Amino acid sequence: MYSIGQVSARSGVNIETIRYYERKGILPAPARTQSGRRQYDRDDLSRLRFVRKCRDLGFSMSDAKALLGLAISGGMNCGEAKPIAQAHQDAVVKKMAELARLREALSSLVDACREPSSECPMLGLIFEESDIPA
Amino acid sequence: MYSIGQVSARSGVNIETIRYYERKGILPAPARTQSGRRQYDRDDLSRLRFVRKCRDLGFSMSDAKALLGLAISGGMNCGEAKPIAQAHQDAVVKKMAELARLREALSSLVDACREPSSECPMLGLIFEESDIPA
DNA sequence: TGTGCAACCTGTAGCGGCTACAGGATCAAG
DNA sequence: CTTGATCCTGTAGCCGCTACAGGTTGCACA
Repeated sequence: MYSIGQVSARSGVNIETIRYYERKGILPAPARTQSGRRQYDRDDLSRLRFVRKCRDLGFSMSDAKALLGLAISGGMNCGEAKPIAQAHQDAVVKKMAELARLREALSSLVDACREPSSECPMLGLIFEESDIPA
Repeated sequence: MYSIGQVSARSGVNIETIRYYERKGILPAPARTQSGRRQYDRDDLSRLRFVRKCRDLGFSMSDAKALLGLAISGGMNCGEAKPIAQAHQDAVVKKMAELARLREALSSLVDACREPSSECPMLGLIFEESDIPA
């Protein structure tokens, strides 16, 4: 049996965040002591760690919730879990492409002001005229 | 002179977002008609486009505000603008590395359940025991 | 047995960067 | 003169936390 401070230390998840997960229904509410303090068992701790790992992998909270549900509900069914992971994987790849594009744009801007100039060419580039057809 | 709807169309920025920028002090408050409607001139429009471009480049609102300030305040000084852009560039590169790491982790998880299994190996991997030393 | 402090509790508000209303005023076309 | 588009303000919601305020408990030590 662990206090919230202990599961926090053992999972690496902030105390406030643990309570937040509980409020949001990501984690089931644990038992309570007579005085109302949360009491976690090994399973509670495992579930918290699972959610933490999902978040570290970049899954959304609702994905984490879904995956935890699948993991708990005996089946551990790839059929349901895999598409969630693949969709997330796709999103990550898309995001990377977006960032790569951005990095290129930024480096051409930064390169523009290689030599000192009275009018910063970088700012000029961002500021330049370009109408969206009215 | 443009109405907020017109600058929205010409800049590609949502009307609500334009008002939001004004509230947040990113953009100066434009003139008003007698009845209280916002009236934008060419400069207002240019500033809005500038902010939009900054956002498209992934700059934070406070960076956008700072860059706009530099662009407006005559100087167009690289000395101040460049470090902001470079810091952002660095952040983008870091983020990309993070995503690359994530993509690897995800693909090894997804690959784990290549062939059907009663216990989804992917979920198992996320669920595995691992104590943070108490 | 007292006391002091750490750890816990609930509830609320803030972050960034919007977006989406509600409920009203105003403008322009037919 | 009416209708409907556009505008106005103000407030609340989204995500995923984080940070309080203000109150109760638990536990160690004198």
